[in-house]
Amino acid sequence: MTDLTALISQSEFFRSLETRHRRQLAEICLPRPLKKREFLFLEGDRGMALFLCAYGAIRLHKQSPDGQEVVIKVIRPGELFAEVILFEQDTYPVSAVALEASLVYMLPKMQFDCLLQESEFRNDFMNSLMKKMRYLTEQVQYLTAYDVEARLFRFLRNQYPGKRTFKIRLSKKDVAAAIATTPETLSRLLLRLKKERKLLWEGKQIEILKSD
Amino acid sequence: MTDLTALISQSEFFRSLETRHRRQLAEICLPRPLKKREFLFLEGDRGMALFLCAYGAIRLHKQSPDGQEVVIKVIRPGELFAEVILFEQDTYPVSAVALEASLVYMLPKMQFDCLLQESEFRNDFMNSLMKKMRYLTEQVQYLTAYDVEARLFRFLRNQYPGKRTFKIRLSKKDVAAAIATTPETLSRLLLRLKKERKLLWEGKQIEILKSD
DNA sequence: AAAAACCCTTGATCCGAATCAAGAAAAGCT
DNA sequence: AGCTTTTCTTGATTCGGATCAAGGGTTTTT
Repeated sequence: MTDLTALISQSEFFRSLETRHRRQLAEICLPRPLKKREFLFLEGDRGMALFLCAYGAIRLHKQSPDGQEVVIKVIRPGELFAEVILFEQDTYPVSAVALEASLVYMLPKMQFDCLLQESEFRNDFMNSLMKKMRYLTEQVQYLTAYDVEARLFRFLRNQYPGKRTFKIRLSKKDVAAAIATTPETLSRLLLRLKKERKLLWEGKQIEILKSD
Repeated sequence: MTDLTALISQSEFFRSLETRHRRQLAEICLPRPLKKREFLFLEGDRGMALFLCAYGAIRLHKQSPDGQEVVIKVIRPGELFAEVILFEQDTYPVSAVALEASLVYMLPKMQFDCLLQESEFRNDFMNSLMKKMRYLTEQVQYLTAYDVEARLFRFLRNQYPGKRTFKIRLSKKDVAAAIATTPETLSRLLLRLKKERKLLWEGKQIEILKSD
């Protein structure tokens, strides 16, 4: 349980909560470990809970008719997701799958609803929602107006904020999907970025040299 | 004022509100007529209000470094927009411009905030937010996995729900931008769709014959 | 009514990235 | 460890749609 309160304290969303609210939140959290490639829910499933990512990485994606998987967002530790089922429809608009061994906490809808009665709590929740709206808006822009290189750098910036060097646990295949391209194109891009001394990706280690 | 209450009543968002709430809402609305091509706000502006579209069409878009305008959404009558400034940051993440002579109602942040105290009102508001999240999610999917033809049909479906034939007041240029393509490509697409007896766009009149 | 500005169309060309293919390397399994 | 499966890379080819260019049509302005 110390784990959980620690997580909640560092989670962007909950950081600003009063201690009392944090404790309340911790009480309704149910841990749900996920193996690599395990699905948490599928697009279209009826949902009775939203989730908080403790560690690992969860991919949210939509399936297109021809079987293509469109990644909407890769969720990182501290992020809340699937809030969308709280109101309006109760079906998930995306599928959620763990990209590595992960732990998420499940927050049952009904109980979360109660917490939303508190105006301070609610405000923080709304903040996190608006942030996601801004993210999606920017995502639309990137997909329309930026090339694969720019999308890669944005992805790395978002996933590892402020770091110039770090180790990545996602496969290149998964990164390619996350930036809406193919493994082939990413592979060629990385070769070029290495030559141009912009980015180095050796094994699990990434070093950003110049991202414009 | 009868206009306004009528609008609010038919607005998807407010339809379900109690009469009392509708009246309250009507009281804080300030009409703001817009000429064609007039800007309501710019990306980055500090915002003290959100808006409800009464008639016309408002384009929300982002400007990319090379000057390219990426359309995020075209707002139709009855839709609420710019809710994002209510929480977190108070700057608009997009620019808003009227694509035709339009009327919007301005809802000052502070006063709207008060209305949100009411749980029923708040619930409806949250619903409209979640709907927009689902829209943006789908938009990401369409930009990634669907071609221009599919994006055109989706756009028409969204803007003129349930109609097989209708008249459009947007220029082809604006429609092209809304589906993230160029006028040239749209022009060629329309020629093909006509040959294939899928869609007819003559003057201001559109007829959808077969949209798969 | 003339001029200017913008919109729309059609053609030619170009380009970024997808697809197809196949071998090499790495990871997972028994 | 050895086998299998998946991932990664590199090459050749293709493709959807952007760009460039130019003529004709419409609005808007004066």
